[in-house]
Amino acid sequence: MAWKITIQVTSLACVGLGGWFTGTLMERWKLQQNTCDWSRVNQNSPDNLLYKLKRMPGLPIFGTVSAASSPENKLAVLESGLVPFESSPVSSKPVRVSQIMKFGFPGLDTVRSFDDYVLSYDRRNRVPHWVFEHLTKEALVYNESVDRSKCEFTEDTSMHPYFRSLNSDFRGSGFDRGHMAAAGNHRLCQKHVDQTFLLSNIAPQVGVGFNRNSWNRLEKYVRKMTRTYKNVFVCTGPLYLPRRDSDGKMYVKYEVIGANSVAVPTHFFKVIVAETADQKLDMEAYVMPNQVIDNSTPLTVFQVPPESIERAAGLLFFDQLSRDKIRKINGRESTTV
DNA sequence: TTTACTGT
Repeated sequence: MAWKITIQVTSLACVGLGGWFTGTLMERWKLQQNTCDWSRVNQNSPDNLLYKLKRMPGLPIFGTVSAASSPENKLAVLESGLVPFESSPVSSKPVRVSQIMKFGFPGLDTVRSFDDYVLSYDRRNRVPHWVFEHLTKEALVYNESVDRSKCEFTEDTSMHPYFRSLNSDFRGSGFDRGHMAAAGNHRLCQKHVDQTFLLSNIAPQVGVGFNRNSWNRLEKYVRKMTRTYKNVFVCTGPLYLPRRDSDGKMYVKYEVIGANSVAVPTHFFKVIVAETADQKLDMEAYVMPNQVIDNSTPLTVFQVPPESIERAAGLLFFDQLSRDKIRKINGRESTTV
C-alpha cells in the first residue's frame, strides 16, 4: 500500500523523473541515518525517507503549489491518505511543506521548498520575495549539537547564475547578509540551520541598529509567541516602498550592491498567524524600515494592517484562511468587516 | 541569546 501511495505521489509531481525517483528510493536507508527526528516534534510525522528530495528547479515538489492553491485540492491532499502516518514510508518532506504552507502560498514565483521552510525568489532583485516558516516550541528546544558558527553563507546553485547573489556582492557593501528565514528558527538539526544560509534566503540589511538589534528583537518576539500559541506561521520578506521626492512626485528608490546588483530593500515585513491549542487564530503584521532603529522603540510601533503589506508586496497572505476566523489583528479583536 | 561584520 505504501508503495502505491508513493507511486501516486510520484505521478503528481515527478512525471518524467522516474529514474531520479528510483535513485532516491534506493537511498532510503542511507538517508534515514542522517535525518532529523521529526517524531520528536510531531507524532504524525514519519521518519524521513525521501529526505534528499532535492530541490528541483522550478518543480513544485509533490505538487504542493498547485495542491495547496485551491481549498478543494488542499483538502484532497490532506484527506487523501497522502499524508502518511507513522508507519508509512512516504516522505515527511511533502508533509512538512503542507504543514508550513497550511494557509496558502502568498505568490508562486520561483518557489523552493527546504526541509523546514519554503521560499519564493525574486530573480530580478536577487533576494527573496517571501519565506514561510512554521514554528512550535517543541521544534525550538535548545539542541547543543546544532552550531550556527559551523554555517557558511553559500550561493544557491538551484538558481540560474544570472540571478544568484554571491558573497562577493555583500563584501565591503556595509550591509549584513540578513536572513529572511531566521537561523534561530531552525535549530532542530544542523541540516535545517545550514539551509537557512543559502544566499537565496538572504537580503542586504543594515547591520548595527537593524539586523543585529530591532529586527532581531522582532525575530525573537516571534519565537516567543510559541510559548503561548501551539502553532506560529510567519511570512517574511522585503519591501520597496515609494517615497516622495523633492519634486513632489513619488519614486521607488533603492540601492543595489555588488557585481550582481543585489537590491537593498527599503523595508522588511513579517506577517504572523498564531494558532492556539483550541484553533483560535490571531494575526500580527509588521513593517520595519531597513535603517538604524532606536532599540527602545516598541515593536508595536511597526504594526500595520496586513493588507497594506499585501498591496505593497503584491502578495496575498493566508489566502486559504477566511478572515472571519481570525480573532485578533495586531492585538485588537477583529470586527466583522 | 542571537545577530553578524572586518581584519588577520
